[in-house]
Amino acid sequence: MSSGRPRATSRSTIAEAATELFLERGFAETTIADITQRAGVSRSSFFNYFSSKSAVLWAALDDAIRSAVEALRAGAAPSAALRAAAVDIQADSLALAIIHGSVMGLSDELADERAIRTGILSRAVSDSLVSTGMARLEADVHAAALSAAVFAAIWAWAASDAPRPALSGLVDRALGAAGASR
Amino acid sequence: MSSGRPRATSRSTIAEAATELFLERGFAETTIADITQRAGVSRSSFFNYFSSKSAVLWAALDDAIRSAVEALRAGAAPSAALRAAAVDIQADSLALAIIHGSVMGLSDELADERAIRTGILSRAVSDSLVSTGMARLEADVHAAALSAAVFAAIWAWAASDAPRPALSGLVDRALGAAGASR
DNA sequence: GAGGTTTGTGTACCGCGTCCAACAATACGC
DNA sequence: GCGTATTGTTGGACGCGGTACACAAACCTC
Repeated sequence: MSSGRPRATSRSTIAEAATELFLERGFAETTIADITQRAGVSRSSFFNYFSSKSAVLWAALDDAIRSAVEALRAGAAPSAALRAAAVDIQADSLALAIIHGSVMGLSDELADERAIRTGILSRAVSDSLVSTGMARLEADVHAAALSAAVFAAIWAWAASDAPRPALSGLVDRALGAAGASR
Repeated sequence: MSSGRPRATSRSTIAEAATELFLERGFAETTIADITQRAGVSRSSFFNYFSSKSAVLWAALDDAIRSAVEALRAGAAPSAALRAAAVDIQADSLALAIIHGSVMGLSDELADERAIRTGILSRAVSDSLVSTGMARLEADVHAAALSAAVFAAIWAWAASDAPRPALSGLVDRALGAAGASR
């Protein structure tokens, strides 16, 4: 219960400084030292709040993925868990990164990180399907389709023009396209 | 025609030294300096042959992916291009890495790199599908299923016991599972 | 105040990957 | 045979990401 030293800085302070710099000069051209300097904290403190530079952009989505993976392990239905994960994203800095991906010089980086997250989600879904008796080979394929649907919907949403369509509608469409293979 | 100093070392020399060390002490615990030392070349030379440490393991697969992407850009049918890519893998060091993944301490690393390659392939397939008139959202989903099928087949093949089933059969099965969503 | 707990910071370190300026070994024109 | 262009090899320096750790600062409870 004993609370030690109070936090002198917040996670969001660092995140905002980082996002500013990413937009100003690009992701690769921004060093962690730059970020902490602008945020007014030491470089060490950065790693108290984020595990890596790219984690700044992906923090919110990674949280959503983590809880989706836990739900799947707990026996939740894949489509429901994925739907829930998608709506947790919406208005955070990732959307900004996707939209301004070219500005940040992130095109390749972004695609790789997206693929990694798709893979994480996909493995959990595949495990879930295998636990219901499906063979690993088929489970991997279906899981990939379902997981990719989530990201396809998010990307389509972020890429669409100003009055954005509802993300949930896109997720349904994408899961529908994947579900045709169920 | 081609003048200049002849190569004093070969790509495969470095690759073999690297693979040995990965198996002996694990991927993360092997430095590039270790590899080049065992191979008897300078650290600089490593980068004349491989762009990164992980590239050693993925060289063969990356070649296959590259040619598949080119074929897709040239208008090849996705399923044909993917089938061709899969058979190019079979007996190279990647299979070794998959099989001995736990020995190399690669489980996480391997999953991430697999996901990245799936993503690369998937984007090319998606572009191909879009060029035939499919909407990006659905194209992304179907492309993910098709691309994941290739890797699911390769992994199933590498994971199966000594008298391995034909990879082509597994690829057909996996593409079939994905194709149900076409 | 003393002792424990949590956060912040400075510093040192390692490894990857880049860059570049030398140097070595060959083929070619003459 | 002799320069010369070309290509391969090497060493060194550097920047950056990420880890480890010791220590200081701020708060709590007793």
